[in-house]
Amino acid sequence: MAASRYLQIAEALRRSILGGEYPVGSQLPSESDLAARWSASRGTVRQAVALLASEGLIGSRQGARRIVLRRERRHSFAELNSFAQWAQGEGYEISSRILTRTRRPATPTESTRLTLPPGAGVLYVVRLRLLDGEPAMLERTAYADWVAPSVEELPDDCVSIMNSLADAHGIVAHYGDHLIDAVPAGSVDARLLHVRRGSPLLRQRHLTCTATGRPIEWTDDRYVAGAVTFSVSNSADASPLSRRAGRLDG
Amino acid sequence: MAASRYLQIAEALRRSILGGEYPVGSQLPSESDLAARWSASRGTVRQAVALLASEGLIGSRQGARRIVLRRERRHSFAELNSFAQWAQGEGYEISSRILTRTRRPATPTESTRLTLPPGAGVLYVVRLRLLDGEPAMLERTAYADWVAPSVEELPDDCVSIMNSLADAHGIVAHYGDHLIDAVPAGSVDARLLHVRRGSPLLRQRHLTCTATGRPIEWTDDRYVAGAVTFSVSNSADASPLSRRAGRLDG
DNA sequence: GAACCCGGCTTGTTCAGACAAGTTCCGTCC
DNA sequence: GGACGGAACTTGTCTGAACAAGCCGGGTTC
Repeated sequence: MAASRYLQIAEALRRSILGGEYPVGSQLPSESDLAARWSASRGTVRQAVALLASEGLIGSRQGARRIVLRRERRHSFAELNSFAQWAQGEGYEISSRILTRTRRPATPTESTRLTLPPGAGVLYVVRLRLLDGEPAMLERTAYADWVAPSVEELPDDCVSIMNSLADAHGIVAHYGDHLIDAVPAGSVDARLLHVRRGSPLLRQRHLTCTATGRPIEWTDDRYVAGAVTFSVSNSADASPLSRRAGRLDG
Repeated sequence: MAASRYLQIAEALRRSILGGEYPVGSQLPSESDLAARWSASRGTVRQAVALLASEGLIGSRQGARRIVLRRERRHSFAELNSFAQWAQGEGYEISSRILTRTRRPATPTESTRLTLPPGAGVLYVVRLRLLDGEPAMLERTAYADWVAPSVEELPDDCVSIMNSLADAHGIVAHYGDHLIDAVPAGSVDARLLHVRRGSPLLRQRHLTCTATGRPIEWTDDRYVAGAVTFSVSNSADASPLSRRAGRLDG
């Protein structure tokens, strides 16, 4: 339990806010107060509050005390790249069926996104995801050739491929790009997701990379309308000074 | 131009990355290098690189040099709050038509979102937004009663209401919550946006607040499929994005 | 009563130095 | 050749100090 000092402070403050000790709209103690209370320097306290600010929990204006903006916890990045992780956290019964798993040459889009050399192959996987037994999402993923062997040795009913890759091979997703839009269901989508052709789907395409910027996968996920809503919070002072914490890659 | 030192450094580095001086995948100079080059302290340099990291331009791992992750500038979600700001930045010809502007009692959803006392009124505005003359988005906004007078005195063809509020009354949007999903076009949507009924729309509902957490507006924006794609980048440390299930009433 | 100003408080920015923890790379040993 | 070990380097965390910039309340003035 040797977490950094600023993480401890942040965690304590977070708990106080979530627990209602500092109600929404109220002021946080000043930095010097907190520094004294934790016998830490002001700089360390600032790291802690910067972290909370980046989570959207608190806001700040120069000269005025920090203010509690909201009381809910926001989910972090890992859950964005992992449908399974998110769904389990929300208490859903989740299952998935692999419909296709083939090696084939990369399409032009995949080559570009995954920055593959011309002629390289990918492992193409189509999975149907169900929430509480209902079809909720259709996932088409192209894995870069260098991870393909690791993916292929996973069992067919593997719930979270990214989690398994991290555990078994130390391949950890570090960041990603996401493109979100709405598209009409194609005939394949419609049949598999049990919706009418042309009905709205929420599409999320994303690229996942390692900490060194090496692309892992390029995915096209299509959600049944109403099954999922993306939620974003943003603050004007988009957390500039956030010196950050993070446990990654092996 | 007495911008902060760390902002100057960040801007210079950003330009170098965007200009290709540091290609994607290459290493940035070490912090001490940069500190020496700018005759600044290491702490200041760290603020600069933290900013770039939060923009997704660079990544870092303890012990290894920082790596350039991408070369395009990503828009921050701050611009999510302003359609006008985004569209102008992208070079679109933008126009808008106000279709409705009425005072009426708040709906239950609006009361909850805007945390209004029971029975309070809102200013309800419906606007059609066009990109290069094509209908692109239908915007339904409920302004809290305390900003309603300021909004009403704006001209009908005002391009960016939030910008005007900031300039004229010092009412500045500081943070917001966004809910993104896909919905079928209703008959009103279909007629105004020139699409068929039931065709996919990308819906973005959002709440905008001041720095003190006071709600300003609650909006329901519906984009024609294909007109707009939301783009998010995130790194492992802190992501503003999360995913929510099903129907969040309201 | 209303407008104004000022002093105290609080956050924003910067500095210089120190140690911890992780990465990289090279030389050595088997 | 390959495994091991260690030195040099780099980022992560923390301290204590100082000044700038902005906010707030209270007192003064009109």
